[in-house]
Amino acid sequence: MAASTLTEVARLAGVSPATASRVLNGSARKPGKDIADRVRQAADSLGYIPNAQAQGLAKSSSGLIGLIVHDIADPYFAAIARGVQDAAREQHKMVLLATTGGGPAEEKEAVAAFAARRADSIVIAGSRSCRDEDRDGNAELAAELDRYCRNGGRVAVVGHPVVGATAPEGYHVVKVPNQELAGQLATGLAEGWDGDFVIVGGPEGLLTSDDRVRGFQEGLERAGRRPADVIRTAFNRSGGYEAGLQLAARIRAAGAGDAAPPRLCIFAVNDVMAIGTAAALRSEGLRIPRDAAIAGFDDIETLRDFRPALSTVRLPLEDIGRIATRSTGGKPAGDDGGEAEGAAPDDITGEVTLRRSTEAAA
Amino acid sequence: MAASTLTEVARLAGVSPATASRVLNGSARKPGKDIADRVRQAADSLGYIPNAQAQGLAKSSSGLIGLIVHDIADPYFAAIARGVQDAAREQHKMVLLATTGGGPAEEKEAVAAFAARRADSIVIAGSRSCRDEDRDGNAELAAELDRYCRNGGRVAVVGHPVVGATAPEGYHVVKVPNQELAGQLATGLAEGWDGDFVIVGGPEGLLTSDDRVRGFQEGLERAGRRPADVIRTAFNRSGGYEAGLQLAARIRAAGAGDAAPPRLCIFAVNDVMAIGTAAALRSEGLRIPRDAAIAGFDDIETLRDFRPALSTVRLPLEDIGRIATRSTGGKPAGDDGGEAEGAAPDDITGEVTLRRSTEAAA
DNA sequence: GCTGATTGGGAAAGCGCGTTCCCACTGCTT
DNA sequence: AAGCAGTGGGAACGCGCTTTCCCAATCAGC
Repeated sequence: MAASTLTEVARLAGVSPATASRVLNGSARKPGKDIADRVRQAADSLGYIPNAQAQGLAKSSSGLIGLIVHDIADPYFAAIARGVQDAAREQHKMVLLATTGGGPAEEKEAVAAFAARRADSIVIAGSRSCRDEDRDGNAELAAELDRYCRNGGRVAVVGHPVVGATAPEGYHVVKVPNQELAGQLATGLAEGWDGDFVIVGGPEGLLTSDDRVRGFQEGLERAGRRPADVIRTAFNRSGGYEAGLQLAARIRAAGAGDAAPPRLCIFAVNDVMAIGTAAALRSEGLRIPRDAAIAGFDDIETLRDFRPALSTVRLPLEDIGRIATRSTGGKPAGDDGGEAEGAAPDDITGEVTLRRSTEAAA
Repeated sequence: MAASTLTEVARLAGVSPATASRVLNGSARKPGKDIADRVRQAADSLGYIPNAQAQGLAKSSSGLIGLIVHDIADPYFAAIARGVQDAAREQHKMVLLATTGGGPAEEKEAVAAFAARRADSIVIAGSRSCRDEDRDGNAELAAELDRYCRNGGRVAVVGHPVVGATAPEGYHVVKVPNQELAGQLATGLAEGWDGDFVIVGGPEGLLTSDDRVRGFQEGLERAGRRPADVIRTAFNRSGGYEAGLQLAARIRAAGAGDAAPPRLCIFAVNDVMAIGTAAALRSEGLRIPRDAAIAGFDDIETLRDFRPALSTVRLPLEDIGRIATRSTGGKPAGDDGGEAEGAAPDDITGEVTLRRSTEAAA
């Protein structure tokens, strides 16, 4: 990637590089009209494109935003990415994408890579984990982020703070009321359902999943229901599918006693898992909501046409991405005393959405 | 974004920047073991992270791959993005994401931005358009790409060449046999369906859509069927939905005459549209496949649990992204005479997948 | 023991641009 | 007419790193 340089343009226009720079970028000093025209003409006759790397070097700011997701093909992350993308455009920045598969160790790599590219800010979208096996990774990630922030970088994390992070300057957490919403979902469901509840959750230690599980249990308790069994499985479609197979067996077994088969209401901690669970139940010949009700979480757009329509909690995913990104867009960190700056109460809020998949009428 | 510099590391280690550079990066010259250790230790005691921008400037290569999609939240693009991401990792590069909404004008902006960042290569994933209104945009895009390639950039386009592009050095098209596969789908469907066919297509001039429409018609002809009506609508879920409403009315009207209501087989040119169409039919009280059969294209992963299972054509989306990216990864363009280099016959192939949604048995 | 070939390190010149500092000039005031 | 602020342009330095070139020291070979 070579291209014509500012110096070449300047030479062609018969001015100094300094002048050329002043006219081709928003400098405080505006050269005279005639000279400006000459430079501009020279520039596009040469097809001049400023070298952003050089500009970045000189101005020490790259115009880059780093986005870290577990998997860009997961519609949850894709939706957030859209919001990030959108906000980045507002800020006239480009987004740099890193897919990590979920491990904090890989996330640390990504942060380091972003730091190397001198990204102005970093948005971390994936769920945090506090599993034992991730402890070292988390510590390293926290250290890396800390260093990044100390160097003036801004970071926004969706959901929970990075485990072990010390909330340095420029570090921002966009809180998502997973627990509260899951509670509301539970009470909502409890109103129309007298059977038992089961939760299909992600691996223990995945904070997003844990929050939703906890919130749901609390909601059940508030509604005077007994706590739900929790099945732990992978935080994706196939995890949901496996849980579904287990549940199908359980339902079958219960039904075999030819007492009134106790109908189950299943809460899968995200929509994708819910779909997997539903698929498994169906493959075992069970019907939803006749034989079991099922609810998810997120309200993934692509899944809204699923039938029976999935009860879930709508999360403004795109807004979350947008807000997270904006929260990093303020003045460069350590600017002045305005500590409260950027502390806008990013009021993420969701909405329990009850649909066909949990209707009591079988 | 400041950070400690190579010079600081060198000073701490008591060596020259040149030496520090040699040990901290894969240079041809390996400094002595003891000195290397000293430098390395100094480096991580300072938390040194090389400045990729400066490196890029010096080496004139940025380690960046630009990816252009219409909408990252569309599962089609998200899947391709995953493949691109994957291949980028193989090449130790990062991906820069641009979402354009589909217009060539915006795509041109994106290319320019990538060029400014001196991206090593660019992957364009969105469908090309040859609508009149896009002619100017296409021309500009082609010019921009051409310039980019002349400067040594490599570009890969998924599907069709950019309209008007002159196939410069370093320009690569990953062909997708849309037409052929749509033809196979048509003949496959024709075997089990005696009713009429209708196509729900994107706007005329969207090349991907046009190919699929054309291929499907050809397939029908080969099967001795009369050509299908074509409804033109938006290339997304809501376009499909609107077409679905139209079709529902048509079906209703036909059924009203209480002659045997002629069952329709609908081919929507992509899965997302198909889902939209199905949703509309359902909202009008029609059942699939009882009242109408429906097929899509792409075999989007997230949609595979849709019921009735959608007949479609499986496309290896992730591979497509991977292959496109790899095709740009060879030696820098203009390297030597190996013209055929990178011309590996990226044999993208799909598979017709007939499922429940087009079963004749109602 | 001396010359010629290596080796291993440093000095310095860029890479392309932003920016500060300086200078020549104009237009005004006292 | 001299003094002044104000304007518009250029020279030069620095951003952080790579790489070429050069030099001192070591080693082999006669």
